[in-house]
Amino acid sequence: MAATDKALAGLRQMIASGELGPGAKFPPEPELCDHLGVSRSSLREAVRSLGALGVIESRHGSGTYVSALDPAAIIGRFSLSVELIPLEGVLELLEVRRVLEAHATAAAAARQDPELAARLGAVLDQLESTTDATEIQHLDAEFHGLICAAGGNPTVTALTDVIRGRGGHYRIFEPGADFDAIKQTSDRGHRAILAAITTRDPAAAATAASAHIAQTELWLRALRPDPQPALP
Amino acid sequence: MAATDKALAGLRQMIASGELGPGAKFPPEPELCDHLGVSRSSLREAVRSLGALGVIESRHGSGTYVSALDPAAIIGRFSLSVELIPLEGVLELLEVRRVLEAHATAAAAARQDPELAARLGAVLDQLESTTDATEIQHLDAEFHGLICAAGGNPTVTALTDVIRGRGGHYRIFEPGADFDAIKQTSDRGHRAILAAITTRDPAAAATAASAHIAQTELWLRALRPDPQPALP
DNA sequence: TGACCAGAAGTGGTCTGAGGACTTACGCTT
DNA sequence: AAGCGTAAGTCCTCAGACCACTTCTGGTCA
Repeated sequence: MAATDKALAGLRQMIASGELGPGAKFPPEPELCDHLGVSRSSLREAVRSLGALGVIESRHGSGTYVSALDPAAIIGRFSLSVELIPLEGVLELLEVRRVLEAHATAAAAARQDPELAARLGAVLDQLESTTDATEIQHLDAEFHGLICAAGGNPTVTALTDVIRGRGGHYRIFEPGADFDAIKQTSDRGHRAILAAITTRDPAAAATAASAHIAQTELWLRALRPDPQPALP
Repeated sequence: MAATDKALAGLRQMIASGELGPGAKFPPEPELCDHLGVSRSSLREAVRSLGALGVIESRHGSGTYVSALDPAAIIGRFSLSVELIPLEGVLELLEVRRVLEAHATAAAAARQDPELAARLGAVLDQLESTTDATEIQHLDAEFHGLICAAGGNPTVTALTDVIRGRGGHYRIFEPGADFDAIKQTSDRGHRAILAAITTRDPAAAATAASAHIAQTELWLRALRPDPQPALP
C-alpha cells in the first residue's frame, strides 16, 4: 500500500475505532509519522485529504483535531467540488434539490410558526422591490434557506444550500428581453410557497416548492451552451 | 494567503475558468509550482485536497488530470467522510435517503420495464432464503440500487448508495431475539415495493419505499448507544 | 513488414532536513 | 488580581535528492 494511503487509512481508523471522537486532538506530526510508519510529507498529504473532506481540522500552532463530524458541515464541503460541476450535472443535482426542498417546505408548513411567515414575507417584500441580480440571488437564498431550516433537518438544509449555490453561478436574472417575465414568474412562485406555509398546507407547500424549482430547471436548460461559472 | 490555499485556489480557477475541462491534463508539477508561486510540497497538498474531493486525479508516472467532474462520482467520494459520521448524524442522513429513494422508486414504477421487476424478484428470492447478515446487506443494497438506477438520476443513486453504505455499518441483522421479526418485516417491505413497481403504481411505490426506510430508521434508533462502525 | 522488447525520457511518489509562523501556557511584573 | 512578555509546542513552507511508474522511441527478430 502506498505511503499516503497507509497514512490515510491509519488516520481514518483512529477515528472510526472510537480512539478519537469529535473534537479530539491528534498526536503531534512527528509522533504520528512514527506511529503510522510514513514520512512527514506523506502524513501531511493524508491530513490534507481528510481536511478537504471536513473530517480533520489543522490549526496552525495548535494541533490537528477531529472535526465535529457534523453531517451538515461535511456536506458543506461539497461546495468545493460541486461548484466545478458542468451544467449537465447541475441539472441532475437540481432534481435532488427539488425533491428535498419540497419535502422540507412541506415540513415547514406543517409547523405552526407565525414568526416564520412574517420573516418570509419581509424577505419577499425586499425581493420584489429590487432588480439587482446579486441582491436577487442573495434574497432568494435567504428565503429558501429559512424555509429549509424550519423543516428541521440541518442535513437537508446543507444539501439544498450547496446545490442552490452552484445554480446561482448561472445568472438567470441578467438584464435582457426576458428579465421582467422571469422575475414576475419567480416572484409569483415565492408567494405561492409563502401562502401554503401561512395556511399550513403541507401538500400545497410541497407542490409549490417543487413547481418553483422545476421552473428554475427549465430556465437553466435554456442557458446552454454551458457558460463559465464564476468562483467566489 | 497561505501557500497551500493559494495553490488550491489556482488549481480550482484553472478548472472553473474552462482552461482545463474534464479529463484535461495539468502541466508537470515543477511547471505548476512556478506558475502558482509555491513549493512542490504545498502544490502536492493542494492536489491531494482536490483529489480527495474527486475533482483531480493523479496517475503515477503519467500526470495529473481533471476528473470527469461527474456528479455521481463526486458524491461517491463522500463515502470517505460519511462513513465516519456518528449515529446521531446518520439518522439525519436517513431522512434524506428516505425522501430521495421514495422519489426514485416512484420514478422506477412509472417506467414500463418488465425486466426490472423480474430482476428484483430474483434478488428478493435470494434475500428471503438467507439469514447471513453480510449477504442480507449485500442483496438489500442490490435491490435498492437497481430501483434507484431505474429511477433515471445517477446523482440520486449515488447519494442513496453513500447513505445506505453508512447505515450498513450498523448491524441490524445480528442473530438475536428479534432477528426473525425484523427479517420478516424487512422482507414484507421489499415485497410491497416490488408489488407497486410491478403494478406500475408510482404513488404506492413512493409510500412503500418511504415506509420501508422509516422502519430502518426506527431500528437504528433502537441501537443507541452508538456502536463502533466497521471500516471496510 | 509486423510484432515485440529494451532502453530512455517524462512524471508523480516518498523521504530527509531545515527554518519560519502561529498558538498556547507559564511565570513574572505591576 | 490583572496584564504582559517569554518560552515551549505545533503546524507551515521550502529545498533537494532519490525512487517508482508510465509512456514513447528505436531497434531487433520472426
